[in-house]
Amino acid sequence: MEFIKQLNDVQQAAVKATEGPVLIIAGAGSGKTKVLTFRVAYLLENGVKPENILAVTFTNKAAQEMKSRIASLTKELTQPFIGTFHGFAVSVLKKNSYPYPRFSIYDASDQSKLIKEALSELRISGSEYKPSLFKEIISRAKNELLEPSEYALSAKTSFEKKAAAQVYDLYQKKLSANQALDFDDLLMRIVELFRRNHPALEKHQDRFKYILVDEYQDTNTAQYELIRLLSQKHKNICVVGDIDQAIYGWRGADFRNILKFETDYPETKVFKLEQNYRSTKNILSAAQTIIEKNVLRKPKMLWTDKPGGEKLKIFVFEKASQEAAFVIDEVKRLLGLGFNLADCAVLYRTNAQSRAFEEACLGSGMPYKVVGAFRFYERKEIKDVLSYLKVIIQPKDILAWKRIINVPPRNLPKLSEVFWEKAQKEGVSGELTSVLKGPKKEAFLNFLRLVESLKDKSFSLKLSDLVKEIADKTGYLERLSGKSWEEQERIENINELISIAKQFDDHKSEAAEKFLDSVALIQDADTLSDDKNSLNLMTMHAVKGLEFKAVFVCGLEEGIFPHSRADSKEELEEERRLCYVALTRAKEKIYLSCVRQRNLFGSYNESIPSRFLLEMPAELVEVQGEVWDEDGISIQLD
DNA sequence: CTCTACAGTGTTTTT
DNA sequence: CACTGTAGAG
Ligand SMILES: Nc1ncnc2c1ncn2[C@@H]1O[C@H](COP(=O)(O)OP(=O)(O)OP(=O)(O)O)[C@@H](O)[C@H]1O
Repeated sequence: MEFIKQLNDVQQAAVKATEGPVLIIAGAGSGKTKVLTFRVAYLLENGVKPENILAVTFTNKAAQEMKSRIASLTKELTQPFIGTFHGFAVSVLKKNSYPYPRFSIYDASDQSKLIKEALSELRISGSEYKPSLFKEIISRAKNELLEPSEYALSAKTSFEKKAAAQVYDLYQKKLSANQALDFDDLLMRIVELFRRNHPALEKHQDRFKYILVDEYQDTNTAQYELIRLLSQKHKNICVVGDIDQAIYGWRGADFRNILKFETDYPETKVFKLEQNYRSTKNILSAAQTIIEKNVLRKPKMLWTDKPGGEKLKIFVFEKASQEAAFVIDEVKRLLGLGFNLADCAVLYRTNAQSRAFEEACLGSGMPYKVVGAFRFYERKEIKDVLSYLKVIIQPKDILAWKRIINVPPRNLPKLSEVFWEKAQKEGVSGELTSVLKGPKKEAFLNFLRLVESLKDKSFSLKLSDLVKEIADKTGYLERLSGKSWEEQERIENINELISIAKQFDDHKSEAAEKFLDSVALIQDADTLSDDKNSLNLMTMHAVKGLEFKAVFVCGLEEGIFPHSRADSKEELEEERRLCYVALTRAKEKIYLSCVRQRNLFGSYNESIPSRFLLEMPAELVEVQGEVWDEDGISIQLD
């Protein structure tokens, strides 16, 4: 138990307070995650069984890191359940065969398809009301644990809301017809399971006697309720968070959950960590200056005994390409000073901004990785191949059937609604030929035979071989055998998929299902490179929880950051918290940059510097170039 | 039936 | 500009 000496007094006390509810609130870089990790190790060393511990992290990546730290701290060989809310939900739901023994997990594009179907069936014009709008409304309702009927009760005020209630209802029916759950359902159903089935709840309460939750300020109602239910009996619940770092309000997270904690559990022990171990004094003061302008917060103490350090550097450029070129040059200079590429991070508000940096990297031979960009599993060829796997293990998934029935083309385009309705009701089988005409009958039977033969093989082949078989026997690879650079890349992607599938080869009959589930739960942050030799480019959201020696915060212009769509007071406060998060990632160096002309949509827009830039106290920053206002007049910071 | 070309449309952040 | 969806040619 020597390891605990690495912690300061308050941190140690927080680790040792293993029984009863514990709330750890603290600013950035004060060791919250570290305390949580040590707490798990401490529990294990004190004889708590691994299976009695549940630790919830914000990303899979953070879970991995926590697992490996714990492994190095304890002798215990089996790991507790450490994962995200969604990962936990999938594992519990599958074990309980709830709501179905097997279910597909639908991603954003699957959701859009179902919503579009619902819209056209309800004769709601998709051009007047955008599918994405309904997707957001439905997601919000689910995060609030509102079933369609409950949502309908509260949605009588406007035409839009009434329409949304109808769409939600139909969408949900479609999901269940496909025996599928969307992301939000994962949380909603696990709460439903525990509310309906007391023995199941009690079993899990007794199993997970010790519960720990990181980044608690960013939990939504469903997650909050899940934790409340699970911890009700033993009340050994430890949550850590920082309301100044709440940046997912737009997704239904509510930082009031952490403020409520003490009233929810009156016997709560509160620990406040006030020493920051990450950043220099200058960085910390700059971050404080920004966050102190928020009204919706509780002031917190945060200090460091690190040196003042360098001033933050502000750079002003004409165009984004120059901003990017500068950043890459500066990174190269840092390499000369002994920095690793992995010590640097380039942060921006919107994904679209990554482009300029990618081009600059490519142009100067700088290895880089865009965190969360073009997600591998969202590529067409990957989704196609995976859909074959889906219909094999979950034949009720009509959306998957629709995706592949004519991919590659086999004379079965745009089948009638009657066909799909019948398929939905009675399942996909030879019976369906009764609603097909002429040559399509034969084409369809051939297709069915193909899927059947793949299904037969799924029992004997290893998963990776099955995936390979799919790519071959369906003619998918053959079709791609072309010469274009693009097709070449697709072939490589499929091969990549085959090699990823290898990791599941030893799961035997469950391999395909496990594989599909894990694919569905992959997050942007998981693509963060471990590679010491590439520069990480990412959004300020994706950087949550990480730290780097040098951080470049780019695109500090009004309209970009804070974003133009954030206009309410609350949203602006969230932008400000995002800025606080970005700044507090840095250990030593911060570069802030903005450009005068931002190209949005292909045309140039004049921009003015972000308020966050202008608020920087003059004594903490060094300005290179002129900071101007909307009339082009240069202004002084104060 | 399939593919391509173009028009129209829309850009926050993501589990 | 980049993505989607549709109309017409092949
Ligand atoms: N007692 C300590 N002594 C030395 N270093 C510490 C101590 N506690 C934490 N640290 C270091 O401080 C840094 C920040 O820790 P950690 O990531 O756990 O903080 P956090 O509060 O979770 O941060 P954030 O909320 O900003 O993500 C890490 O590098 C960690 O190793």
